[in-house]
Amino acid sequence: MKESIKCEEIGLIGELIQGEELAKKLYDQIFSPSSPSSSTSSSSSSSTSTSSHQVLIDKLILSIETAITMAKGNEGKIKTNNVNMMDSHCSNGSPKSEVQDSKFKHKHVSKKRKTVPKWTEQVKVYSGTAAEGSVEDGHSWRKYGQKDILGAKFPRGYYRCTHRHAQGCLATKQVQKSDEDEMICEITYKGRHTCTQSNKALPSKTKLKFGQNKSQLNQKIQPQEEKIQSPLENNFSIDDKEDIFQSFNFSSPSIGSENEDNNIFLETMIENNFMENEDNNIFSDSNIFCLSSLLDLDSTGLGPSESNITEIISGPNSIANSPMDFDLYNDINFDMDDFSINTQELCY
DNA sequence: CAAATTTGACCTGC
DNA sequence: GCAGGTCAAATTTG
Repeated sequence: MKESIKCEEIGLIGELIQGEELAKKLYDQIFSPSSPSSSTSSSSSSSTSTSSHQVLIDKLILSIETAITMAKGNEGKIKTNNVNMMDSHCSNGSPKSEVQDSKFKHKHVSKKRKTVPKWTEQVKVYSGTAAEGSVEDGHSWRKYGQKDILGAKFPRGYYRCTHRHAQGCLATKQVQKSDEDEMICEITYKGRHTCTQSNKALPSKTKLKFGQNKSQLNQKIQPQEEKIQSPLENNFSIDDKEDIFQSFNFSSPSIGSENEDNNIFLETMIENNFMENEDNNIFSDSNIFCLSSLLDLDSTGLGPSESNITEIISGPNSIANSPMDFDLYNDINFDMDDFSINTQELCY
């Protein structure tokens, strides 16, 4: 409970900071004669600066409104959390005290897991071993479950990072063979690896045996595989607002060529400060940045060029690969109802 | 024998 | 109530 309140506070503070920054910007634009926006073209400066002032003011108002909304939301949330805790404990009359308790704790935390980044890929395996689905993505995975999915020919396999316990790596993935084409596996990744496993070492292959008879497992596994780009709508799961967070496009070259450390840093930052804060709708659906480089599976920084695997993570609006100006997105964000954080901060 | 997989049961959200 | 996701004991594998 404390944590969620803390998250609310963080979001609120972020919102207020954003408001402050916007106010400063506005101040600069109005009162600073050397402002780049007004000094470049004298003929159009007046209308341009006026419109930019308008934008800034809009942002400022929105920011303040969001902060107010969040502050209001806090009151109810604290109460709600109390009730939830009570309900969860009291309604559970199971005698399995210890196991239940630990499970309960776990499940309670798992609510937050919904907020981890999630993206989907389709992997085509040419070798004819799609049966095993030996999908190599540079990480070792341990299968923890398999489930028949309604309407799907093949069961879905559930995998988590082998280093989950050792290093607390919470990355998971779900692998499911496509109904239409057995050669295609749809892989949904959730969370990013925080383990220190290196790609340089040969990754242990995930052997996916869903819906296959064992004789097929003796087939020679060839690593040849190709990630194919599916239509954007299909390739990118937009199940919840947090998904969109992947689509942040950090135009900064230094970030664009991120290494593992920075990725982890960002993810940690995201998870600690933003992602958990579900109710604030931070980074709402319409925020169309791209984090593709940060979510690159090749987290060692070797890059996709090292392999034949091309990471394809596309935002809903195809902006992922667009070199468009970051500020444009930033402006767009402020048109959104639930925007609550200054994304420019992330850019720096 | 340790690690990985299988699989039925359990939990949660819709 | 159902479907999807996870757990964990049993089993298999190296």
